[in-house]
Amino acid sequence: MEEKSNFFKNAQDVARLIPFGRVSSYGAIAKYLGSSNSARMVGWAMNASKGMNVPAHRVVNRKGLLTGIKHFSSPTEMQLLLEKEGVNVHAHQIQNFDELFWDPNVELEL
DNA sequence: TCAATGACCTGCC
DNA sequence: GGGCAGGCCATTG
Repeated sequence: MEEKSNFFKNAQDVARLIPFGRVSSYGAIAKYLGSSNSARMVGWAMNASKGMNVPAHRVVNRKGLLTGIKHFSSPTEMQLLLEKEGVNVHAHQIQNFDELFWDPNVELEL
């Protein structure tokens, strides 16, 4: 285990770089890592980041749907955290996802 | 060690 | 335009 996997470490790092009141998607992070088709691994990294200072609640799928909400301690924890940051979430889905969307490829401009 | 799963995305029919 | 299947990489049983 350890942090030998750059993919996991990178995914967690990018998730940690997500600014306040902003959200990102697995595919965007996966693409930033170089593998847009490895979005699933990003979810795994979030799961492994549980317990760390990684705002996994700011990471959602391409549709802005809180797919990983069930993996949280509480099904409302993720939504509450997002609402606390000023993100409008309805039915486990981000409303202004297009505006709140934070793309590491664009913001970080690699 | 092998096989299956998993918080997804893209492409094809 | 909508639905289905495949693929990716790492972890777990």
